[in-house]
Amino acid sequence: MRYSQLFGKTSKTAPTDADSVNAKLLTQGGFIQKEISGVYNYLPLGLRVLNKIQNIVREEMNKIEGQEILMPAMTSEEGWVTTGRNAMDVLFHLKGQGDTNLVLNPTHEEVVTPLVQKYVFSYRDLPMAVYQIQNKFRNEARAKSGLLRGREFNMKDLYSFHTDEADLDRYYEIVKKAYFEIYKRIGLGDITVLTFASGGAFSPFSHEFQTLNENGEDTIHLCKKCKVAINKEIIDTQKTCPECGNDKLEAVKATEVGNIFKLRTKFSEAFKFYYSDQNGQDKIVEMGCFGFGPSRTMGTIVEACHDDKGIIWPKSVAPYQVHLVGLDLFEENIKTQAEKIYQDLLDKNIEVLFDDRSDVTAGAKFADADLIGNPIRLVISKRSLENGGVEFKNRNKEKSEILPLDSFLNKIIAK
RNA sequence: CGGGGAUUGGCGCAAUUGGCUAGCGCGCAUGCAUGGGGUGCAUGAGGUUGCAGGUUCGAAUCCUGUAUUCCCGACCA
Repeated sequence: MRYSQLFGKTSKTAPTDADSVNAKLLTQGGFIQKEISGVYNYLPLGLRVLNKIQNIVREEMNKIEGQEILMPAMTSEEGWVTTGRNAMDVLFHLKGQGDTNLVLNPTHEEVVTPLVQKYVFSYRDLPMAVYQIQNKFRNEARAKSGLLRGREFNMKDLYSFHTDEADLDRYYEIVKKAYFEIYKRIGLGDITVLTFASGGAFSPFSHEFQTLNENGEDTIHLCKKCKVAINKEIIDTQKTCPECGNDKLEAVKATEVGNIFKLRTKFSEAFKFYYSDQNGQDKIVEMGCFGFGPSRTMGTIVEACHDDKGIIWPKSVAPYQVHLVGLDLFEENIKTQAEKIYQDLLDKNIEVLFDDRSDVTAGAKFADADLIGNPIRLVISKRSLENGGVEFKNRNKEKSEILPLDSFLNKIIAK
């Protein structure tokens, strides 16, 4: 992509109303633009990051036999009346044709349970799991902190269905592992911990995945040895590490980036979702629910990975792998060399953002590169050519090195 | 939902106690110079000061209402 053609601009100043680090940097970098409180437009750079996170999640869900579907964001209120959750205060209500009562779904148990019920009748159909990646709507009393708590936000929600509790327990552990793999792959593995939580109002058990960062809105109590924590809801009843019994837990700030539940029979009972067992007897279906927020995770990555100059994207979710800065482009021979490098990178399928602006000074281009935060910066200029090639620098390192023109591609692929 | 702040060109801000044609920086356009950490100079475009009422000879400024937005708290499947 040529920077000169990119939709979205960087800015020296952040809007007054963007106060959290992620809102500031993502807005200044041209990744997102606020539409209304808690609701954001994703510009090309931002959408690329979101897509990458979603695709990693998608791959891991597919590996554990999750089948991707897409349910409507807008449905009848009916299912919510059935479960009694239509009174939930974050639920958006709206009217359809003929004065029908509709809702914008904040989660999809009320939709997925009746849906799966239409196809699953027998123990032969179980276990099974479906998931979707879709925008949710919650009328939060107070949207805040950029992408960390929105009123419309992106979510992956996986729902699993089982013949009995033992099978639910089995699958729950599989999903837990998949989640750790996701956090590892998106670059948050070292700072994301399993956190024991209450099940909230609708489920007796749950675990959260909390990413440690100073600006996190949650306080969790961490066992440093096990890298496991308990959240503030249950700290009064559970004062020690659930895994090693350690009673010296440390209170730390974190952001919740995933939440997994054993729903058990809460929803299958509400919708009378039974299956026939081997003996032809009706049995209640056991359910699990596994949430992951790609948009919130995107904000969390920024909170955890930045410096005073801008964002430092982990390689796996960066909008582009290489930020190619062309300097002295008003000189024809340098422009030609820069264009060739750009083309070489494209030919090798290396994602590259090429700052091809000829009327912008070096400092401005470096500042933009640091703000946007792609992992590798390449500089081609009169100076770099005199030094024998292109200058290579990692976003998170101070030192740069010169790579010869005839071999720089191999080195970049190797890095 | 309770408490507090904010709202002035696209963005960030200013405008003595109410007083001339509402200024400045960034950005944008044009030109000249510059050319490795947001470069300099010049010229120019762009605003009925969130909205609706009210007070006044006169309102960005005071009053009432309302909208939006941010922060603290409560809430958070």
